[in-house]
Amino acid sequence: MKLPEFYYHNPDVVALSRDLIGKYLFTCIDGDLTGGYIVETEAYAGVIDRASHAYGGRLTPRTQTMFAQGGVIYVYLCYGIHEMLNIVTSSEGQPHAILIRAIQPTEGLDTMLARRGMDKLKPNITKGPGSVAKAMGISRKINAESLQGDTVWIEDRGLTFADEEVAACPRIGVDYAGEDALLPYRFYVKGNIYVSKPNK
DNA sequence: TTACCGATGCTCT
DNA sequence: GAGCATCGGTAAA
Repeated sequence: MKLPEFYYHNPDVVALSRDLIGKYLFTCIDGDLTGGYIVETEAYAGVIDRASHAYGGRLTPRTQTMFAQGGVIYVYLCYGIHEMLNIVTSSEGQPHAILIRAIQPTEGLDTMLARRGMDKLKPNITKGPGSVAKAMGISRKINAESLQGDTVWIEDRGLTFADEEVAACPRIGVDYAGEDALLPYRFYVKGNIYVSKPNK
């Protein structure tokens, strides 16, 4: 079943990032249903996190979605090419977000293959945040969309991973964040073939 | 297997 | 004008 609104109001974005591992993410874009379960996330902890777009309370046209009440998505363009999907959490004015870095696809494989321009299934179809967004049909057009609607949502289907199956380590590609780059805010399922980069 | 590098455009200074 | 929360191809080993 769809995660309830209050799930996203939790002020502990790091704990939520861990909890999202194993939850099912779905999109229904242009009538095509696609989905899978989350195997890799990263937490971005609001105004005190130098790796976050909202560090220091930076409120701009781009980041204002992060300041919304938890339960919507934040989509932005990175490196001019890749769109990234984040889950906004916590309360209004607290710019917490969780980057979805990888999923294990279970639904709508044909649609995902077509969107990715691939002819057969390979792990990199949804490995890495840019790949997830592309395979799921997510773009900036649905920035700030609610997770309670019928375009994009997350379900709990009872799949869980024990703590010893989930690794916590520093985030990827945030070297500019100084000491905050070392925080163990990245979570992933050990050994899962859809997880990007260091994986053991 | 690892390592490099180009693509490409928006955001903020 | 500089700097990105990246990906996939190519090259070398």
